[in-house]
Amino acid sequence: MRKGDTQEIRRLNRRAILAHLRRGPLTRADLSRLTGLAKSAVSRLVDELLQEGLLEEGAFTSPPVGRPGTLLHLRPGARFALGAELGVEETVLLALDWRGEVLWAKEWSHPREAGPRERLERLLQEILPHVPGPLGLGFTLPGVVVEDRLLLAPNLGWKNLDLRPLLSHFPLPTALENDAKASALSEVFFHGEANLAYLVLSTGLGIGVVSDSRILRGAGGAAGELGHWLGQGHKPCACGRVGCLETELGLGALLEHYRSLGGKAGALEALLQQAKQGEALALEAIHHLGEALGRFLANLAVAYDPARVVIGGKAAEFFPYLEQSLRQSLAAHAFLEAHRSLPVQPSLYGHLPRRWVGLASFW
Amino acid sequence: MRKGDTQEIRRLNRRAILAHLRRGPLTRADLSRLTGLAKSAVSRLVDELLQEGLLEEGAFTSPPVGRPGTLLHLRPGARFALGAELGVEETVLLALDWRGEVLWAKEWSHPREAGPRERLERLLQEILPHVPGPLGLGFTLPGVVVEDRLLLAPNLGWKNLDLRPLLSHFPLPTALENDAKASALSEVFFHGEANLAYLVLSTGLGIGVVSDSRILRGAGGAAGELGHWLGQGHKPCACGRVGCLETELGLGALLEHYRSLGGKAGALEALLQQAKQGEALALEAIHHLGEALGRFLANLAVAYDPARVVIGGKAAEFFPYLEQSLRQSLAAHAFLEAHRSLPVQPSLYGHLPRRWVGLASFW
DNA sequence: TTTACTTAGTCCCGAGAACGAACTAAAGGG
DNA sequence: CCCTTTAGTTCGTTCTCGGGACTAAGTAAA
Repeated sequence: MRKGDTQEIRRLNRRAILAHLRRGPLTRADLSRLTGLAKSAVSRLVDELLQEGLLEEGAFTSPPVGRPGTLLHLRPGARFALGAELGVEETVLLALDWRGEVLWAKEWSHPREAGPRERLERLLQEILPHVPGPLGLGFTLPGVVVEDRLLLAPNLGWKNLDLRPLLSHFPLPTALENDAKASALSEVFFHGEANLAYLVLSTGLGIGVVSDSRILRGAGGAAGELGHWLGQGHKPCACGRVGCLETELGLGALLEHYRSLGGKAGALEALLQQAKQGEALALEAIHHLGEALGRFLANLAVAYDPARVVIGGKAAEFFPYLEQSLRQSLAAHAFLEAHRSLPVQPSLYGHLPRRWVGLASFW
Repeated sequence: MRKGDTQEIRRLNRRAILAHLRRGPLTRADLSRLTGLAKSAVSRLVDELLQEGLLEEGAFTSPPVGRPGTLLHLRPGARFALGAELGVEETVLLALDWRGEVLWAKEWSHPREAGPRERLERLLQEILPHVPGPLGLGFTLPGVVVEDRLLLAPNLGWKNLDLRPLLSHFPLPTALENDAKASALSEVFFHGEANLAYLVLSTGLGIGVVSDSRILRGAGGAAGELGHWLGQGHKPCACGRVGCLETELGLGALLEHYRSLGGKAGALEALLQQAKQGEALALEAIHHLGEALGRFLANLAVAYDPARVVIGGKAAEFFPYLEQSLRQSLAAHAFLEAHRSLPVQPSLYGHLPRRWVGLASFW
């Protein structure tokens, strides 16, 4: 149970102020109204934040009547952190400032079968020139994570790894998180979404669920692993079982289906190009996936009832071609009226994951 | 955002103390250790609670060395509330004290097709003699509820009802909640479970999910409605769609399957009697359901990753006969090692629902 | 019996946070 | 020039907890 001592309150209120300012400049009076804090309390906290260089005063408002207010905004670059995505094929490292702007990014692939040790050592080399500076480094990977231990990452082929010894070599605070959960957390952090499901759909499928502004973890960190919900399929899954939804909805199945229709593509990228050129077989295969996804989203809606769904991972690039069949299928299969028009959108940031794990915890 | 003023802290700490005492008598020193509060703070709060008659001092501890402590416990009956379950077939009304003891209970059935107005008016008549006294009255029903409005209850045949006008006639605070969520909340309240899934399985199937000590609601209150996850079945569901899991896992399907095997039973109760007498067909039908449920629980585990699963509703009575096949099937289908031995237990309270909705909010 | 030690619980004061009222600041309108 | 309105500050009040000094009540050993 929380201690609730008075410092804790101050920290909470500081955070509340910063959270509001992350969505745009506001005056002290605005903040007082938004947070419910007394004007005096806001003044004190803002003074402190100005002093620390986290905030800046900017332009004045010009209300129809009354004294103009002073707009406050976050000082750009005052805080930033690193995010590292350990994907199946490559590693992406990026720096984000606290408004969610990408300061820089770097990406590299690695030898097949590279283990966690090699991959983290390479990463360590990459970040050393940037340290000190960042508040911390957040790692994401497609697997079940609990307290800096990796339980299982079928698509990486990793299992039961305690990463704490490796992480301790990094000369800055680190945080480890599942990729979908990290993505969902970023949406909360940068856009204040309170009920959201973030799909990371590439080879695998993972869901990051935010409910009531909190990430859903469950007891062992496996909540949201709907990619491993057992459907009725018969294909073997990387996890060793048979019929996981990810074998039907994953992009591997898309490629396979395309080929079974007679299409020729060595990789997903080629299939995407075909779709962009309007090739009928490619569009058919993608529509087929869209239908399955729409039905899946109807199920997702009864499981978590999000207010919005974001589709990330490689599938985001296919979204324009998926969209129509997906929405139709979702509307046709929805349980509640409200789910028919559930907002679904692709992740906005292209292939750059905007995953800033644990940033809040670095503050 | 929360105001975080100083009174709020006191309330939180009071609650923390009461929550600990709900699980057994403790000394002030114990409470200080458990809550992390200073001894002095505990003393002050306990004094206040004693003054209000919520607590009583009891026996002394006799430690091997040192001064004995004074055990504190909740004063029985000091607080109680009413819970009303609006089931498909009948209404149950009960009074629970804050330790979760059932003070009294009453149950009645109602004419087929009775609407919400009739059912609530009958209930109002029943509770009038007990008012004032209870802290409040919590309603539960098998449907999607959001802010005292009922969106959809397929098995009741109700839809889009704003119950606030009816509830306002009740001369005490009321709270409305989905039955599975209410059950799950009761587990949290009385046993302090932090990660739990509570299945209400009778005709329908609903899940109450508690993650990190908070109930999972989603944006529109429909989170956990896995009974309406679309599987591969072809049976029509009360919700108007086809293939919902509830058509496979609901007890209606059990009865049907039993009959298709050649068994004779007019109702579930008869089937249960057959099972108690060891009739082979009945046991076979139940095992079959157990297998399906085990597979479902493996899926539930990837969706929510609970630390414990409680099976309530009518299915609780079938649990002894379900248990073995359910556990085997769960172990066979589990995604993570940890899920293989996921604790599953029947609801402890027989047919009496221990649902004390909104009790916490009544304090 | 006395003393040392241990744990339980009380009392009181100080620190920190927010609140709210009174105040100053800076505009527009008549 | 004054009135009204809104922004923001200052200061005194109130409330909470924490922590140290203290008392209370037991066991163990000298």
